[in-house]
Amino acid sequence: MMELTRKGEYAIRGIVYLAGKPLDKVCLLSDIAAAVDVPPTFLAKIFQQFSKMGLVKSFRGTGGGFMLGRPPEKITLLEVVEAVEGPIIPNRCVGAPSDCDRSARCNVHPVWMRVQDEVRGALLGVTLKELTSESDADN
Amino acid sequence: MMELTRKGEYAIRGIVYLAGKPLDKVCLLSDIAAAVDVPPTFLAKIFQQFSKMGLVKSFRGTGGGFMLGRPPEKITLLEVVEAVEGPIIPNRCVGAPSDCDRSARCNVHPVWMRVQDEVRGALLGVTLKELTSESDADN
DNA sequence: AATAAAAGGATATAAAATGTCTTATTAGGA
DNA sequence: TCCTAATAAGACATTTTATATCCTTTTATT
Repeated sequence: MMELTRKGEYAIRGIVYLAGKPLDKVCLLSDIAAAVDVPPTFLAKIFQQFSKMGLVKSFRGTGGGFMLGRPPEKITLLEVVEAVEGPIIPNRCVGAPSDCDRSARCNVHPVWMRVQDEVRGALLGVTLKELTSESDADN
Repeated sequence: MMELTRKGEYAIRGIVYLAGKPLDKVCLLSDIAAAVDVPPTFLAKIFQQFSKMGLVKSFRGTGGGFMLGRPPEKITLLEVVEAVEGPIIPNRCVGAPSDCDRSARCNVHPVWMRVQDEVRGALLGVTLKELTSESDADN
């Protein structure tokens, strides 16, 4: 239960790799994919989602590629995960109240709300900067 | 991401219903299923798992059915969820270290460990007693 | 013996995860 | 302007997981 999918795992690997590069460095998708050991076509989809969310900027054509949309200390792990996995919803009743007419009288509901808060909090507290290997060696 | 399955949802509904009954009351599966609005055949599988874990006791034949294996204040939501969903694993690297040879040098790993802890903690802190509607009205 | 219930196993269907492939679109350089 | 390099977008394929249902077996009661 509650497992990150491959997509989420790959997403983190890919963007953390990018976060380890100079901010203005444009990286080829194929290079990123090779470096973090992810199928390039799959990673392409993921980076397209990142691009839409503004987490990365993309450039087409010769000399194109991807760069981080914001400095790594301004991007949280929560954003990255939610960009590709959607919102953190431990149970249907959280998020779509209509799904669960029990919400009002259901004692379990607040527990899931709490779980959601805890998870979001844990991911919100981590930025890409802290996830690059440089940051804990040098910094 | 991180969503409880129907099985988990049904499991909670079913055992919370049982927890609302007198401890020695033997309930028919078909009655429980009807009361909590779950397909009886599906709930049967769930209660078989509960039975193996000792969360409920089962009795076959005429007058048979299910009763809670322990007093409701001695059963946590975590046990119930894990009985049917398996352990809480936010990412593969948590749980099976061999799956992720990165664990040692991966900065994300401790984040998932933390998430696991938070979620387990939130569910461990809730007992079936608190989840029955009686308990917050009378108690 | 007949009946009532859960236990266990096999099977069916639908949805989600995990990719791949093909065709656009956009930008740069010769 | 044409060719090439790169991402964008959409359709498709395969595998796994979720969500059940059905049938047979076992166990207990009357």
